[in-house]
Amino acid sequence: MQEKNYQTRVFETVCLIPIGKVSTYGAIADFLCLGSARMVGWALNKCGTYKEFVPAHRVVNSKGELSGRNQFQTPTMMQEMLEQEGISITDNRVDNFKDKLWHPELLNDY
DNA sequence: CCAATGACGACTT
DNA sequence: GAAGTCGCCATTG
Repeated sequence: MQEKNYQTRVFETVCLIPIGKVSTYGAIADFLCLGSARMVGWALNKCGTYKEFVPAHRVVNSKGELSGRNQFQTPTMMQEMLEQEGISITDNRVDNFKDKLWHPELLNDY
C-alpha cells in the first residue's frame, strides 16, 4: 500500500473538473508538472479503487477519445456517464470536444 | 538491480 | 495529412 503520492494529485485535479466539461491527460500532467501524460493514465488506472470518488470518465486523451472506457465496469459506462452530465459522445469521442475541453489552470480564478 | 508495462503526447518521416 | 517512432516517469515482476 502506501501508494498516495502520484495518484492523489491526479485524483484531486480530476475532481476539480466541472460538470459538463472534460480534461485531457496532457493538461493534467502539465498542470501538475508530472512531465508525462502516461503518469496520469497510470494513476487513473489505480482509480479503480477510488472510482467512486474520482470522475475518471471526465478525463480523455488529446483527441477526445474515451481511451480508458475499457477500464470501467462496463465499456459503455463511461459514455453514459458523460452523456449524463450533458456531454454527447459519438464514436467513442466527445462531441464538440474542443468546446468541452477544460484546463486546470482555469482554477486560478478561484 | 534490470526489464517490461502503461487510460498518452509530441515530433518526424 | 496520416502513420510510425521515441520519450515520459513511476510501478510491478
